[in-house]
Amino acid sequence: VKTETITAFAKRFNLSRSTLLYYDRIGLLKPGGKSDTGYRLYNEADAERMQRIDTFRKAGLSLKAIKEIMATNADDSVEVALEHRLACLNEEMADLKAQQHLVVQLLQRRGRNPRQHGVDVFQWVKMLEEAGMDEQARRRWHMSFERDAPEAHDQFLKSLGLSDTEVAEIRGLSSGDWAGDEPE
Amino acid sequence: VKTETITAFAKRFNLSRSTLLYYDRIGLLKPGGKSDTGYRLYNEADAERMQRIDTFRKAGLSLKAIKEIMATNADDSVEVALEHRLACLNEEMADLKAQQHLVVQLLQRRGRNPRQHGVDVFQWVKMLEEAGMDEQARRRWHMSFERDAPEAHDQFLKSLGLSDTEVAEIRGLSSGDWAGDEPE
DNA sequence: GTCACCTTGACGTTGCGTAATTGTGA
DNA sequence: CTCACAATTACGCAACGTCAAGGTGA
Repeated sequence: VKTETITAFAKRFNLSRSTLLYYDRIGLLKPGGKSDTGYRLYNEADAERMQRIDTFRKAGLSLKAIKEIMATNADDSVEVALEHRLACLNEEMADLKAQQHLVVQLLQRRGRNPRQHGVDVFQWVKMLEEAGMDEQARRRWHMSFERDAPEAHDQFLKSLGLSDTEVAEIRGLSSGDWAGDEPE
Repeated sequence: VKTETITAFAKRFNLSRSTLLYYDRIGLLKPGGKSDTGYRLYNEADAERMQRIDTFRKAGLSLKAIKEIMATNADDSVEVALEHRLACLNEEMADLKAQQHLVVQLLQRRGRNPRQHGVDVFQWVKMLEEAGMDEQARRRWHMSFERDAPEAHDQFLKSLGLSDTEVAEIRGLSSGDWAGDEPE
């Protein structure tokens, strides 16, 4: 049987070692076995259990609640469907959280550069890229910004010093590249 | 000037008294004034500050981070636009969280009724209603369930004992009322 | 023997909730 | 006088992070 030590297992699920130690302590996820020297060894069954735990965690359930669910559950098709649905919701939430994170980053940077009152488009794009946003992500950002809060979007773009026509383009009232690529 | 005591103020923002006490202690939101007997008195300026705090909190920021942002921020139009955007994102998140909550409730109830293996539509609808879901909400639920995970949706509905035609109707491949109202 | 890994504690952190004890005001 | 409010102080909680003091193995 294939087994992993705690740190390797943690990395697979993007968790920290101490998190797994904690889960072991509270009895949420005990490793399948231990080496003769006391090292925790996690197997594939543990991985599956961990996967489900992860889903529930992302849904905001407490560890205690998760423990209870996992204890009483014989997984028939209803559970499977619901858990699938839950996983989808979690993905959508992750998307939104990423956007939130971005907005917050922008606000924080503004706070830390109080003297820089007039920022231009290029600086903003640079900041967005540093924050891990590529062009496609920027397009999506503008689309949902426009959908949710068109006038705030307009105000925001104008505050960057863009002309009315440029603003209109970005807001989707026209088409074509913007953001400094092929300014033609 | 209009002022409120702590509990009244807390209710307006759906917070607990102790939360406000805590915010005062850490210097995040000090009341505008105090009565001669030491009662905290909150005014409209406090309310506006609280509103912003709430927005940032819903975005998942730590109280410390919020404090820093609010300290350095002179609010020009960029901040206003970004904060507006943030508020929108928070609303969307709240929607998704409500859905998550629902799914979780359903899973938990299943866990607590392990003997009830075959549940029918009526029981489900009853459970959904107990969870605070009206018919309109149920429609929305099915629409997004179908959009995100059509085959899980199908599986789920069939597991409730619905016929293929009924399933098709609910999934939007047809139209009309379902869920037991006016069964013809 | 070195070094990166593992072990079990114990204590620190955040954002409050709760309980105890006491003062205020209609 | 009573009763719902206010105050402060203090301890408790989840879900970890972190640090200490030591074993393990390539």
